[in-house]
Amino acid sequence: MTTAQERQPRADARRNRERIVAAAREAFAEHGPDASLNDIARRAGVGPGTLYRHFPTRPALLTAVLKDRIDTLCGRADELRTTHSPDEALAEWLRAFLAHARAHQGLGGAVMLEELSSPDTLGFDCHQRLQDTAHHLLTHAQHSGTTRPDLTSPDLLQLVLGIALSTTRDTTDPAQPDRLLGLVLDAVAGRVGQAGQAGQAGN
Amino acid sequence: MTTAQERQPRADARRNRERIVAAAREAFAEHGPDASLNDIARRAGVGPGTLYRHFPTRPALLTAVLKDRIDTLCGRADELRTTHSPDEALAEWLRAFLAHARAHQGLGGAVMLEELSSPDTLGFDCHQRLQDTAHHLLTHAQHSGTTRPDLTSPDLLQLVLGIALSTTRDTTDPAQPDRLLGLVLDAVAGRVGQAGQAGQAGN
DNA sequence: TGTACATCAGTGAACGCGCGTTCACTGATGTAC
DNA sequence: TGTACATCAGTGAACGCGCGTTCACTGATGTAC
Repeated sequence: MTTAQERQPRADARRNRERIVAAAREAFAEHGPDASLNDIARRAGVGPGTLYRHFPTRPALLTAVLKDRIDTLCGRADELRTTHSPDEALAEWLRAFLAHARAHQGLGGAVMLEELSSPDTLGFDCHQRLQDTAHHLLTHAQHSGTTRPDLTSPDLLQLVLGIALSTTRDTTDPAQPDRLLGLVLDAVAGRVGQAGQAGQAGN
Repeated sequence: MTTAQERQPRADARRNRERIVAAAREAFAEHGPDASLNDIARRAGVGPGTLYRHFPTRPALLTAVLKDRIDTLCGRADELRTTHSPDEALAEWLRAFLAHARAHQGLGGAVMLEELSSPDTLGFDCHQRLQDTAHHLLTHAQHSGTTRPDLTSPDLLQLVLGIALSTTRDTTDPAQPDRLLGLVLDAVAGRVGQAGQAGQAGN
């Protein structure tokens, strides 16, 4: 029984941890995954040492920030599977994935799709869970829908990630990301692209 | 006659300028567009002040590095127009563009597609020339080929740039960039994607 | 419930680092005679 | 062709900056009695 021997985490420790994650979420969204750790500590109203106590490495902090976002994304996939056709579920989920990746300026990219520094930590789980979710949606759409069968889920995610990476920071054409995703979806669904189908599913 | 009054540029100045551009090309390829300027000066065997004398800003240096690459790319477009069908010319040129953008780790992206700090300098020309080239190839393919008519050249370049951005640094799957471009080309050409068409044009 | 204490978390000044950038000085070279 | 000189380019130490990271010390809090 080691659990009984473990002390409860201290109240201020929990509070600070949450503050740091919240500040990191902001900072990563603003400045991308290279945001200054000192700045994050400052935003959180905390000494730099405190940040290091909770998150010894940058990937550890990135992972903490992404964890709940990824939970949400993967949960959304389950939901979509019951309410939409396989093709539409895939399309709609990719839309959500794109929005997520864009909001994190490729943090969603660099961290989620490429490996983290230590692949056997939480970071790997993030990567793997996203891939699994995409794989699940994709194979379903391929078996029961019109989605082209030669497509792999890593390719698909990489492509949508690319849209996110190339359109972050650019505010001149807010509708562009959706249009580009529409193009990709046309290719994915095997539709002959004559009319832009970007906004066809969901709302 | 102001030309007669202008002194010839000094020999060492020309030599150093070339050295700096060559070193910058290497450094940008290795570390992306944020490569250290001091490091570039060091590689060129030159003092930091010398680098600043030739290129007062980072974009100025970036532009100098990209200039001849972009000349090559745009020249290649003219060539392709005479030797290939409009659809194939577009596809083949996008392949070259992708290779270029990947080789520069999104330098080709960040600099070429987004605006530079001073849009009325050489940098703007780079951006504009690429867009013009893409526009020319695309409209030709739309009028005389099977390329979908609702596509715009900024969208197309942005999409291919995205592939470049999401696949730089990743060496685990060297064939992926070509596969992804193939997907995009399928969507662009209005092909129903049943078989991967990635390597169909050119070689 | 109240108190003493051991433990764990927070603090923030300080360090070393590499960066971008400057500038007083030195040196090379094109030009005029 | 040879030389003197004005001009322009190169040099590199130095500055200030913000970063990541550490660590000796202080303080808060959970726990046992």
